Amino acid sequence: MPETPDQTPDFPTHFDFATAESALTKAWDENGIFRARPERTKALGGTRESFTVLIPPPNVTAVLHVGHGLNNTVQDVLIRWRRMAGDEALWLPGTDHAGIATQNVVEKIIAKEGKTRFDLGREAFVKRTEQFVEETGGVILHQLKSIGASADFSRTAYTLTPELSLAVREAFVRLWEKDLVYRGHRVIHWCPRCLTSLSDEEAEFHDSEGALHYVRYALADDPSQGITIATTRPETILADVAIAVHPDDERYAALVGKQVLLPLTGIKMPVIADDYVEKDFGTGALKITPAHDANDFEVGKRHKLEMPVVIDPSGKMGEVVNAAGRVPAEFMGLDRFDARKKIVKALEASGALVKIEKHANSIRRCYRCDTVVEPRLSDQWFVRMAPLAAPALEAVKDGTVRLLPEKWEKVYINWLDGIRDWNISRQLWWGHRVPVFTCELGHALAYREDPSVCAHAAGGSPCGAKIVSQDPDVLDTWFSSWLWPISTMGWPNENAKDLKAFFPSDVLVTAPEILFFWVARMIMSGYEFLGRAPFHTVYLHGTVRDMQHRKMSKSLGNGIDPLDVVERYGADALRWTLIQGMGLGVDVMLDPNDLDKSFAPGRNFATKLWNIGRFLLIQVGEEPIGRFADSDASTLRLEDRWILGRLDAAIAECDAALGPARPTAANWPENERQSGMRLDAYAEAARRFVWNELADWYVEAVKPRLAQPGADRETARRVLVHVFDQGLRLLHPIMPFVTESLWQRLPAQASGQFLALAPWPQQRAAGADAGVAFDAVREAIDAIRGLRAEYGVQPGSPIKAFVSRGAASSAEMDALIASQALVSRLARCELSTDAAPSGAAAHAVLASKLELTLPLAGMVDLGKEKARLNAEVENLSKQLDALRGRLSNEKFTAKAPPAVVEAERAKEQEWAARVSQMQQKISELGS
RNA sequence: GGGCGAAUAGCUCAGUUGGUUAGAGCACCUGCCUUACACGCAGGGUGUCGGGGGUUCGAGUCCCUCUUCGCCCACCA
Repeated sequence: MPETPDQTPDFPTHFDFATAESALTKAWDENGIFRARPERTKALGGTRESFTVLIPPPNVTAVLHVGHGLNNTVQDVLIRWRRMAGDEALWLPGTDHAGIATQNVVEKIIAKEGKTRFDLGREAFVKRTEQFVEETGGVILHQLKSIGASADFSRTAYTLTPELSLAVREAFVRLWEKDLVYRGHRVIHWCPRCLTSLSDEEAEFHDSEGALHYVRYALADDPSQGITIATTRPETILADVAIAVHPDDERYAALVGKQVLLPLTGIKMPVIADDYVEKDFGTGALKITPAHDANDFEVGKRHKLEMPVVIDPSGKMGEVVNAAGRVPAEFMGLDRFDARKKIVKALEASGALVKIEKHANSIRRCYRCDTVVEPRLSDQWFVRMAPLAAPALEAVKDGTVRLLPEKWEKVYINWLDGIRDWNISRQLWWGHRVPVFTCELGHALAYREDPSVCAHAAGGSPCGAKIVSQDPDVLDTWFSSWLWPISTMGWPNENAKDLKAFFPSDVLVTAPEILFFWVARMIMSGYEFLGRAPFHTVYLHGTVRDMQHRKMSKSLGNGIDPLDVVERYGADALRWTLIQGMGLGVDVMLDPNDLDKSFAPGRNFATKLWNIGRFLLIQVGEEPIGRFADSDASTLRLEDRWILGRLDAAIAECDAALGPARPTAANWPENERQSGMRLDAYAEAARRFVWNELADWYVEAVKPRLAQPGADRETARRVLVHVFDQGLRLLHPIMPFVTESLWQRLPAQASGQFLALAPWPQQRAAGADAGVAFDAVREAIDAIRGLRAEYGVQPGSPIKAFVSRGAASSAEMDALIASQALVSRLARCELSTDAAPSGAAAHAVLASKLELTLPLAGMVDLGKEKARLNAEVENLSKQLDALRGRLSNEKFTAKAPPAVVEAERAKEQEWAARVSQMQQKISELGS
C-alpha cells in the first residue's frame, strides 16, 4: 500500500472493523434495539405490523460454519430491513437439542473414558448430556452476534426447555386423542450404530456399486431341479421363508406350491406367487425375507409367512427372534458385512452360487453417522400423515404459503401427494420421552401429566389400575422442531402475548435439504394446532460450495470458517460477499484456498464506503447542517436534482427487489407470488447508487462547491449529507457495522440514535425533478474520455471540444454549458460553443444528440481514424438496412404494436443521420 | 422408475407479457499514485444465447426434438 501522507488521525483510510464491531454489538445490545415488543403490534392495540422470522434452530452443540453464515445473514438482512421499514420486527433465535446428533457426541466423549451409555445408565447419561449442553451448548448463538445478527436474544429458545417440552407433550396427546398417533409393527430403517430407528427422511439414499448374487435353491423333492433368484444381500438368505414368482410367469408356474431347500441350512420353504414380483428383473424369482426387507414384509403378511430375525440391533448375525436353527455356528456373531463375504464363500462351496454380477443400486445410510441402515422388523410410534398433509398441500396450491424459488413448490406438492406415515419414536435417551404410560392391566395411554393410576375408560368408569411403566423411547428430534413456530411463541397457551402478536410469522429462511424434514411438517403443525400456516413465505437459499462445486464440509476439508473471515475482513465483508453473490436459490461459490479473492467484493466495498464517508465528512465539516426536508428546491443545482433523482430510482429498485414484505391479500396474488426476495438485485441497486452515482459523479461534481463558502456550499452540504445518509440506510441491512459507524458521525446527528432504527428511505413524490439533463453531461464526459483513451491522448494534456446543440434539447445544451468546469476537470477538455472549425483532424461524437467536435490534429492517427469510421459506418449501415427492410414489410407495420413501429422509425432517422455524419467526416479526412 | 429444473461472456448469473445493436458482478487486457479510496480511478465485451426443426413481420424468450448436467421422490430383488 502506498503511503498516504495526510492520514487524518481519527479518520484512517481503512475501516477499523474489529473495534467498531465490538463497540456497536455492545451498544445495540445495551439499548435493547433488537427486542420486539408485542404491545406495539396491531394485534395488541399498537400501530405496527409485526414481522417475524424464526431461526432454523441449529443443533445446540453446533459451531458456526459458512452455511449458517449465509442462512443467518439472509434472515438478518430481512429483519433489519423490516425493522427500519417500521414493522415490529422479531427475529427469534434458539437451538435444537438434536437427539441423535447430541447423543452421538456425548457417546463419543464417554467412549474415551472406555464407557458406553449402558455403563452409565439412562438417568446418568441424560444428566451427563444435559451438563455437556450446559457447558458447551449455544456457542453458535454467541457466534451469530459476531456476524451482526440482530436477533432478540432475550427470547432465545431451546427445544428441551420446560416450556417447549410442554408443547411437545401437548401435541403428542392431541394427536393421540384424534387417533393420529399409532403403534405400528413393521420393517423400519434401523441404524446399527446409533441403535435407533429412523424416519424415511433420516435414511438417506446413496448410490452404491453393489453386486447381484444369483443363488440356486434346489427343489425339496427333486434336487436336480431348482429355482435361481438374484439378491444383493446374500446374508439375509438365512432368514428366507419363501421364494416368490409372478402369478403370470409361465416359466415358474409348475413350481408354485412346491417346496425348496434353503441353501446352507436346508430349511424347507414354499414357492409362492405374488404380484409384487417383477418378471423382468433378475431371474424373475425373488427370495422373501420378511424381517429384513420392507417389501418382503408386506409379501410375508399377505401370505402369512414366518418372520425370523437373524440380524441383531447392532448388525450382527444371530438367531434373534423366531430363528432357531437358522444361523450356522460359523456365522454366529459376525457383523453383517463380514457375514456376507463368508456366506458367499459358503454358497460357492456348496454349489448354490450361480454367478455374481455388478449392480448399481442405492443404499440408505443414517443421516447422522453414515452407517448403512438395516431394515428391521420392530414396533414403533407413527403419525398418520395423510390428514395432516391435506391442508399443508392446499396452502401451497392456493398461495397461502409461497415457496421461493418456485420450483420447490412442485417438489413439495409431489412429496406431499404421496406422503407416508412418520416414524416418530427413537430408541435413544436424549430427547422428549414418549408420554405413553402402561398400567398393570396393560392399558397404554398418552398423558398430559405423569399419571399414577390408569385413566383408561372401559365401560364408563376409569380403570384406575397402577401405572407400571412409561414407554422407553424418545421422540424424533423433528417432533419438537415441527412445533417451533408455535412452541417458541408460548403455545399451548393460546393467550400468550407473543403468540397473539407475532404468530403467524412471516418469512422462513432455510436450505432445501430440510424442506420435508422440517418446513412441510411445520406447515402441517400450524394447521393442525392453530388452524393456519405458520408463515407465508419460505425462502429456500442455495448452498455454499467450493470452486469445484462441492458442498463445503468438514470431511472434505474445504470449509470456510466465517469467524476467520470476520477476523480478517470484518463481518460486513462476509455479509456483503454472501448476499451480492446469491441469486434466488442459487448456490454461492467461494474459494476456501483464497479468502482474499473470495471476499474481495465485500472487503473492497466496505473500504470504498468508508472512504466515501471519510471524504464527505471531512469536506462537509462539523458545522450544523440544515434539514434536507427544509431545503428550498429552487436553490438546487442540476447535479443536486440529478443525484436526488438517482436516489429515488435506487430506492425504487431496492424496494422492487426486496418485494412486498407480506401478501396484500389473504393469499399471495398471482402477480406477487414470485416477486421480491432478490437480495442480490437489492444489493446491486444500492451499491450502484452509492458507488457509481454518488461517489463517481456527484461527489466529483460537488467538490468545488464545497471549497467555496456561501449559500451554495450549504446547499451542497445538505444534499450531500442527505443522499449519503439515505444510501447508508439502503445498505445498512447488508452491512450494518460500517454503515452504523458512518451514520453516527454524520454532522448534527443526535446522539443515542441508531441507524438500525432509522426509517427506511422513501421516494419523493412522483414528478419530482430528476435532473435528467445531467445525463447529457455525463455522456459528454464519457464520450470524450473514450476518445482520449482510444487515441492514447496523454492523460495530462488538455484538448478542446466545440459543442453544438444538434438534435438535443436546449436543457441538455444548457446543462453542458453550465458544467464546463466539470467537463474540464473530469475529461480534461475545454468546451466551446463557437462553430467547430472545419478541417481534417476533427472528430465528432454525440452525447444525448449533442454534437461535440474535437479537433485532434497532431494527436491522432488519421488513417486509423478513417478505418475506424469506415468500420462503424459499415456496421451501422448493415443494421440500418435490416431496419429499413423491416419497416418496409407491410406485415410488420400492420401487426406490430404502433409504439414499436414508431420507435423503429425514430431509430431509422437517428441512424441515418449518424451514418451521413460519419461519411462526411470520412470525406474530410480523405481530403 | 416417477416428478422437477437448468444449459446465455473465462467464472457465477440477470434477461419481466416475444420488439433498440443481448446485460451485471467477478476475472481478464490497456493506461493512470488525477491529495477520499491502488481494497482505487479511467477505458476496453472477449457471445454461432447447448444442437436441430417449427410458429411468427420479428425468437435468448413460445412449441417439438436431440444432447448434456443437476435436484427431489421411489417397494431398482
